[in-house]
Amino acid sequence: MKASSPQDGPAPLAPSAGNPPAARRGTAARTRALLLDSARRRFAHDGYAATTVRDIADDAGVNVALINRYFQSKEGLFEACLKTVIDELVHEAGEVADLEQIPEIISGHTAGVLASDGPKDALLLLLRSSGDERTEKLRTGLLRTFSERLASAAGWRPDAPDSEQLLLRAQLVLSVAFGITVLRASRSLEPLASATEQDLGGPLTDVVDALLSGRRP
Amino acid sequence: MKASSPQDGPAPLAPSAGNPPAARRGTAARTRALLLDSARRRFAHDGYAATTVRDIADDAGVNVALINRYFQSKEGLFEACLKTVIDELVHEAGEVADLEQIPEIISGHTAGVLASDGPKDALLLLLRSSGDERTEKLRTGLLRTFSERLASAAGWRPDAPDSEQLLLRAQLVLSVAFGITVLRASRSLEPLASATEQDLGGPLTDVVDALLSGRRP
Amino acid sequence: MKASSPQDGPAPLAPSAGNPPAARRGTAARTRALLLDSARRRFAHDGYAATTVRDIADDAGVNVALINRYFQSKEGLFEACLKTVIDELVHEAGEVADLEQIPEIISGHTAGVLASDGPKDALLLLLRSSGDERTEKLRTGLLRTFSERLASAAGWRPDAPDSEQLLLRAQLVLSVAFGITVLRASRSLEPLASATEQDLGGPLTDVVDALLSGRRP
Amino acid sequence: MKASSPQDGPAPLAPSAGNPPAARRGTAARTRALLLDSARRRFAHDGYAATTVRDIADDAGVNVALINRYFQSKEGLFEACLKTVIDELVHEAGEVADLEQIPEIISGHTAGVLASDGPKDALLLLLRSSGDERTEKLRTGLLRTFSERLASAAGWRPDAPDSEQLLLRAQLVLSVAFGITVLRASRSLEPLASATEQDLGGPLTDVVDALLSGRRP
DNA sequence: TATGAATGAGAATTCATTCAT
DNA sequence: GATGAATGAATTCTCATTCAT
Repeated sequence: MKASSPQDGPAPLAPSAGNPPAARRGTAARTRALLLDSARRRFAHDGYAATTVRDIADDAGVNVALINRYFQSKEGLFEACLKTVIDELVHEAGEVADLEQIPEIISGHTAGVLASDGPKDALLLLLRSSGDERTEKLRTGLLRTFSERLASAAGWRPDAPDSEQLLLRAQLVLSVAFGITVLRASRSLEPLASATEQDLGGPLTDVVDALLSGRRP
Repeated sequence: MKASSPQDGPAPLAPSAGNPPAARRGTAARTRALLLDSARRRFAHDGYAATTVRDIADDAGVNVALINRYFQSKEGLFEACLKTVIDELVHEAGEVADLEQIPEIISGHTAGVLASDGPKDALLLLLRSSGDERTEKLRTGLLRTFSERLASAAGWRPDAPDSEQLLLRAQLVLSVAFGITVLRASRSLEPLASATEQDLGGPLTDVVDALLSGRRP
Repeated sequence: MKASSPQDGPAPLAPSAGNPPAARRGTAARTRALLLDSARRRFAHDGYAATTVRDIADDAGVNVALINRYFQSKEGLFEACLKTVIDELVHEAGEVADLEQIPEIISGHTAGVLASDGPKDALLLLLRSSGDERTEKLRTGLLRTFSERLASAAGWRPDAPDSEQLLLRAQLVLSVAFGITVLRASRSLEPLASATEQDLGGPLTDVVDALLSGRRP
Repeated sequence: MKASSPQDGPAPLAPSAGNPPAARRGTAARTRALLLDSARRRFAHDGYAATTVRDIADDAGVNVALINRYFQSKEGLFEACLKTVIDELVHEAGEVADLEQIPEIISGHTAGVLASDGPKDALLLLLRSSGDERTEKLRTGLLRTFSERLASAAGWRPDAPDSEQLLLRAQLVLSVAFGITVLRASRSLEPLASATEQDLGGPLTDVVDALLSGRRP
């Protein structure tokens, strides 16, 4: 169905081929983490349906059955990935205090979509759906939180008269972030595909200003 | 996997089971079109891997085997959908002459992502991948064309000194369009989910101006 | 897990090894019947959990996937078997008018448990459980009907004073039938294992008399 | 497959997780017994194939691996259960000296099939098969012994002229016992399901008389 | 042209068993 | 003695595809 490519780039956690068979006691947490990591990559890049639990287990270098042991099901594993990502992003959202930080955050998240040095595919994973309702709610909850946070940084208050409009604008800022994410995910559209954080900084600042600063003509 | 509902809306000449051979004359094109239409919807909304050829055939009200007859394979059907969409968009891109048209085009395409009155899911389908290389190239080709067209409307010339920067900015405009598309696809993030073309007009104009007008501070 | 023995004895419906690949149109009913027949045998003899859908399909000489096509699931196939058996027995119960017929009916059903000439494993199948509630209810319903029918033949009326006692006695008659069935199922306890209907007739008449005739000392 | 409930009732000395090595002395026999007990219940009620070694271990409150340690395999554990049951029954059979004792013995064994106060599921377990030949032989051996014992109480001698007929009649007595057992196992057929030993006494005496007393018309 | 029937490959999941503490 | 961890084989089910009518 699809090329089951081996990890591209140095996988920080994956056991290198010639590893000792691994100790048997107290390794559960590590195995779990290994699986979570591989799953996150696969799900983000290939989508839920196109990803095979065997792909994930192979990437992680462990037996498939362990996915069910630690996460009950493929769906459970996906949910665990989503929660991880959401935790990261909620934490990050909490720190946003100021409009000026936003471009940086966006470029930080979008510039690394396909990088292998650590999980930078958070936004991409957020766009992947398993069709399950529970995960759908988790996702929507985060998006709501996140857009309100952005709007807040621009002075938004839930009960203000133009509340809706400002929130919509904040969601357009989010849109830019996700748009860049999906376009970069295909690796092939230059110059966007290999733009650095610096390259993106200027244009993103313009966009955020245009949408949220209130200094509109 | 999910309820495979028959077409809701009047199926224009869905071939009734006992069609006399005489009536079958010239129905091929129609059948092909029916399949193409259902496929486009399914692929766009559910993604390639999560869509079943049976879903598509049922939606179209025809026999599954006809998919292979007319399109060789699921992959072939997907490619056909993609080509249809690309043709539409290339045509549309050809008409863009002026920066001012852009917001309208974007809102037109994004406002109707989930509407049922005709195929407005062009952008969404463009983001769906089957993992096949051929379709990957088709997609990238279109994106390139499209972003160059946008850039041109802003005065871009391939050999100008700031050529790359302007193209990048055009691609960020594209990003907004795709970003809105994916966020709206989940139907649940208000107010974006139910924003009308009018609602989007203002903010989008701001963004396009900010990215492409050259009137930057 | 267990020897997947080919059908023992001439299988009335199974396609003999060298059959023509079978016509493709209008054969659904036959295939369904083939599966139902094999399933009934397997489920009755090996039990639900120990039977593999592959065993069944192989016995029937058809592809495994057809089980899901025609019966949705292994469970569905089991339920279909159970219903078949219940229909047969309910019909038969309807004909019981007289205490004297009972020994014959019992010996008829128990003498052939392992015979290959047609499905005589009805009682055995009735004892097999899949753990599903729906089938559990079907089974209990039949047992109730059947024991009331037997009791009726002995003059039972739901509202009589000794109603319960007579019903209990009727259920003990049923018990004999099922007891013989399970003991014969292991094929190895002589002389019971190869007793003929004639051999069983006398003793069964004694039992039925003792339990139901009212000519008790 | 089904809720694997921990022991209900006080687990006599279930080894607490952090048992000091010193306390482990001599616990082997106890652990073995715990497993044997849980296994017997599970196998009897759910059947061999439907029972999971994990179910058993959980019921017993010990680690699954111990099953293989003490009994080599699931099959081995089953055989051990069977042997236990056979020992009990052989012992009991030895005591039968008189026809009049038989009804009581049967009602004693069948009335308690599903009781939780000690292992009264002996007959039920005897009907469960693992498909293994060895256990099959154990089972048949016991049934033979048992039916000969019953017959003996009725004056049976191996070389008498009507030897076969009397043995057959004894096996029908056995059939009643097993029949009641299987019908009661499903708990749902009233009044049989909740009949007491007293309730069964009368009818069983009639049956045994009818089959074995020789006072036949 | 169209369709019902059949197929084989592959998917997720379960389970008995073994290994290393 | 006991346990947590890991494994590989098997099982049910799904799905794209092909055949024969």
